[in-house]
Amino acid sequence: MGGSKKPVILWIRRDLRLSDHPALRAACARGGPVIPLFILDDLADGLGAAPKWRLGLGIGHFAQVLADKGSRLILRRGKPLDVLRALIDETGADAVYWSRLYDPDSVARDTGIKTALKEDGLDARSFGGHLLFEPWSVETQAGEHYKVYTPFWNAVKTRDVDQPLAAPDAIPAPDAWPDSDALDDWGMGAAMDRGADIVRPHVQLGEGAAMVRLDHFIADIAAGYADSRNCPAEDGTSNLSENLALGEISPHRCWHAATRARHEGKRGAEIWQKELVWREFAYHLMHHTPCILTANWKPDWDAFPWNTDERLAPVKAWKQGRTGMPFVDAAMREMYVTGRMHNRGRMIVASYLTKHLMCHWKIGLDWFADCLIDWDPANNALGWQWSAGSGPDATPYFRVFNPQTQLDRFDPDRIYVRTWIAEGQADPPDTATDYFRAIPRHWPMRSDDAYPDPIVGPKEGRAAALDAYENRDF
DNA sequence: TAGCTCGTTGGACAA
DNA sequence: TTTGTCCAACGAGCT
Repeated sequence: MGGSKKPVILWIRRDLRLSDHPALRAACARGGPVIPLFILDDLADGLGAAPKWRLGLGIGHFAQVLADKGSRLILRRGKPLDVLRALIDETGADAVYWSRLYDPDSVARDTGIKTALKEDGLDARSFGGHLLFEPWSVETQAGEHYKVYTPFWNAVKTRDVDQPLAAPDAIPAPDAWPDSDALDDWGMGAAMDRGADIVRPHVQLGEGAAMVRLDHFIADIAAGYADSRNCPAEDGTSNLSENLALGEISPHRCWHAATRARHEGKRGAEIWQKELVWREFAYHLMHHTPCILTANWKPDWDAFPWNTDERLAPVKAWKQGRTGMPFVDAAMREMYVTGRMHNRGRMIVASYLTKHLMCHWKIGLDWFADCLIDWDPANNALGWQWSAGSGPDATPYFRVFNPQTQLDRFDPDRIYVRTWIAEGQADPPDTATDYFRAIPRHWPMRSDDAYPDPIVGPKEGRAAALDAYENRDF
């Protein structure tokens, strides 16, 4: 081959893994030194509190993984193009490789950088890896993008998915490493305040942990996933969302593990593949209609009289997990203590905020973006718009989750509720009391308070929401 | 092409 | 207690 001996900069963003990493493979294949680089730019700096903190943990861990391989993760802060050009000057690199992102801000940034670097005469290249299918590679027979999930699923389910690539045997190092910032100086966890110590034990950090979890899920959980995934008190989901969000595991690896499980007769594995494809669908929509992040995907909904005032008492109660609806409050507290929330909880709290409380889905979207360590721009936006009814699907307006009925159905023994709500329990578990250690001091709650009465009852809320939907003038 | 079918995750009520 | 039916109607996507 006789590849170039000049260094290549591997610009790391949301791809904190060594295996199944096409950009890394290509960088190593050049034959010259590889300089992994993470840049703290405005986009990373502007993340919500929990995702930014989790990103910091992921970077720190990945830096250690690289160090164990005889490589390093160089940390720099600033405008990415300036940082890259400076590093190119310092190292003599003649190439910059990275894994593609798909949110509009990242796309705008990356296309500008690619153009500029190419004008500089560099080999600037982006690679896949974050998704199973590039968003532009899936289209209807009419050449349009998909707007409904099931046809999207039918269009991709039998496609060949690339087998995951092995991690490189070695990552060629330069003779001398360029300077790096110290991660601690970046203060990635500054906004987490006192919650970080509570959330930390719940974090599943890094590629190794994600692989172990995937194996466990496939071996012991996938077969019963069709039912187990609905019960928030059970360990019945893949639990890989935070790792997928940061690229600590690749969707390809997940897909093929599930395919093998299907061949072993594990029925639930296909249902999980459908969930992976929901993630794909969310990215597909974000690519083709980036407005999904900020505006009603169905513009008709612009006329709907959402409450938009975050200072309203019901919004505070929702955020603080004291609406008086146990399922809603348990889920919100789970998010505050673990940085994640069971999917059924997400549907219920979203339905409750947007329908019972008639609050704009953006309030919920922003709060999730601040609290979730598995935050993902595409999934978060699609989930909220789907729940609110403004999004791309056929959710009828009368589909309002009743948090009481849902509780009876999916947490009949109240295990989930008791796990997260301390009030009223003589001897509450640590999970429930941890909540009161994690929340800001000014929140008006104590674990020995009485559990609050419902701020809006399940029936009244449903009736009010349906009334507003029926009387909507659009 | 015009028609046909279907739509992740639900609730209420009647039988 | 469980099961079936209705709750709008539109538009996406296929045939």
